[in-house]
Amino acid sequence: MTDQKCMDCPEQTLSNERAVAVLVAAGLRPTAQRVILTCLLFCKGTYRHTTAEELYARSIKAGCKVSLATVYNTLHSFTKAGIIRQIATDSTKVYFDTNPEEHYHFYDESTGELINIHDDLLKDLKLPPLPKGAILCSVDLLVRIRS
Amino acid sequence: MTDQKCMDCPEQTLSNERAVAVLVAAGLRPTAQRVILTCLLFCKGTYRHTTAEELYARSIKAGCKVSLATVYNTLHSFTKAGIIRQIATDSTKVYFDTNPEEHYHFYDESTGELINIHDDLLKDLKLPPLPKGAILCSVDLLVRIRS
DNA sequence: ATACCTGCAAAGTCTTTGCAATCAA
DNA sequence: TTGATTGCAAAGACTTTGCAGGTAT
Repeated sequence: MTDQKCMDCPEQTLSNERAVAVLVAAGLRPTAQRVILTCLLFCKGTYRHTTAEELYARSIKAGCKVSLATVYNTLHSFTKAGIIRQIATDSTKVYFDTNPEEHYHFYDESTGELINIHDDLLKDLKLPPLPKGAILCSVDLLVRIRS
Repeated sequence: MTDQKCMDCPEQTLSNERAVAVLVAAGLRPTAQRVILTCLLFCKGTYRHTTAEELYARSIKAGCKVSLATVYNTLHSFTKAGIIRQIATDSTKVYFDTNPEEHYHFYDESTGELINIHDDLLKDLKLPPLPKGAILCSVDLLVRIRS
């Protein structure tokens, strides 16, 4: 793996070493590009929601060479591996969330902004019976607002 | 308004007259195209969820002349007027729901199919405080399944 | 008469694909 | 070595736009 430093995380919250560990634990080859994107995605406290274009822009800004196609590939691999999640909005863009455990969002229809909801809102929710033969994947809640 | 009959509703659940009434009530001009699309959209018991392409295909199949651009325009006008709703999924396509009152869905990740949930699941849900200055639009619930 | 609506085709936005070169195991 | 991954550019899928002509009020 070529060593390339992520320059975008002010606090470098996620070291390259830890990024590699995250990838290996998820069964993903720790290539240079994936390590960079992992650092960018999991920088603590920022960038919890992202799109392919936005992540690409950040990687360029951070001085890291990654192609847009690879960003798309990577986001899908990461999603498949379960370390990030796709978020349902009705934008034509696909949003990803770096917190695979937290599925509830405010969605600002005026700006397209996504804001996390930390409350455990769905704790007591009783789901109806699933369609025949179906497996439950997850439950998404989107609270639409306007600002 | 040119008179053009919708041939796609086996039971013609929504007559042209009623479609006109729906449109007028919503403050929309009852043009021929809008009447046709209204009939197709609100045919009872079928096609509760649709996309622009799918609605376009149905209108062609029904022998009605509507352009794809008009289908897009119309879906947006109807959404703005509140007689249909956009549904949040993470597909790149935009889905619309002809029931503006019912926001809960199963979303089959394998097939992209949307299935209504009729239970009043969110009756007792307590929302967290909205971000400052924000207005609540609606609450969407998406139960992701795989078949 | 006037403002709104429609259709067409072109353009735009976002995403995927094909394939040769490169890389990790 | 070998299969996975990357980058590039081209293609693809979906949606929007500009504008001339048509339509409802």
